[in-house]
Amino acid sequence: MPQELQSTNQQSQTTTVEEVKPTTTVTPSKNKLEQKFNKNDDTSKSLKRTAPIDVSSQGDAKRKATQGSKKSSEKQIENANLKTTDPTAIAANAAAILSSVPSSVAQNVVGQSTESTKILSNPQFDDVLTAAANSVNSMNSPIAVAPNLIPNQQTAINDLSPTLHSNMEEFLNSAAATAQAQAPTPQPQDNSGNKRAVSTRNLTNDERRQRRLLRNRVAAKECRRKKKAYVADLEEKVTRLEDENNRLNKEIDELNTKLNLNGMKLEENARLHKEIEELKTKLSTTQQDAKKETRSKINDEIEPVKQELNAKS
DNA sequence: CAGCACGTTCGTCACACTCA
DNA sequence: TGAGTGTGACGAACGTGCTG
Repeated sequence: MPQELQSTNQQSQTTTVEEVKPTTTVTPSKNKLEQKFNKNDDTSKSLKRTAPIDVSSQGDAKRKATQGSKKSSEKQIENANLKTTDPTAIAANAAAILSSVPSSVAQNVVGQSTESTKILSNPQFDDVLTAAANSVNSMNSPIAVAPNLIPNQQTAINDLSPTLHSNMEEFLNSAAATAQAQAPTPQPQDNSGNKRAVSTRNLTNDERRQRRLLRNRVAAKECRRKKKAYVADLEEKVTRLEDENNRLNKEIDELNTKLNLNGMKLEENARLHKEIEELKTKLSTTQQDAKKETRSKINDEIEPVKQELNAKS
């Protein structure tokens, strides 16, 4: 592995590399995004890598004192910014710069669409990155594939930050110039059989590891982006449902108010009906009493007349 | 202003899972 | 079945705000 590449990846130097897979218990398949993001699986916690050897014992204060205050990504870019036409340095630039490029941008560079994985499985990408880093002195430098990237570079680099923009532009132009100067014979692509197997067939373990780390780096970025979007989507749903809940609660209150109002009216109605019935009863009684009294009075008036008539006759 | 606590970002590892 | 992917977990590095 070229020293330039190693120098662009400080963290890999500070980490113990142990590819030994421990025995594990198989957890149930959790394939869907929701399941994965919601799971609380600690079964692998105890199986993680061992602690880094050197820097980890120092603590933040000491690290700050010895390493300054720049972001690791900025350091990578600085290391990569060699401003040279040396193919080895260009390859180092390529690895450092592309490792810092957002996956969405990298997709544009290679002209692929939705998934970042496509760019990584693209033989051109592999050639530019890893083969260039390891075969730069050969006459068939894989940097020669870089011109294939050029038609799409403007679209891609337009999205970059100013620093990254200039680095990417410089890399692509340098790679194109180098490729033209060397005028390589195009390497036929072996597309038969297993593409995955073909792409790494002739690589050393270290080369495969570097490729894997790079791909995983990009994949991790993409994964975090997706998770961020997923969480944002959930938060939006929560906000929307809370609003809906508030609206429905308000509607319930309004309906209850109306119901209570109607209840009051019903009570008043019943009371008035009862009052009418009482008044009717009262009226009927009064009328009957009046009749009796009238009859009594009439009888009282008629009786003397009757007696007088009887006496005359 | 140094030191600390806490939060964020990133690279890496491990592992379940998929694919050719 | 080996190679490759997606993602949780973890540590390192760094930023930020607070405090004495």
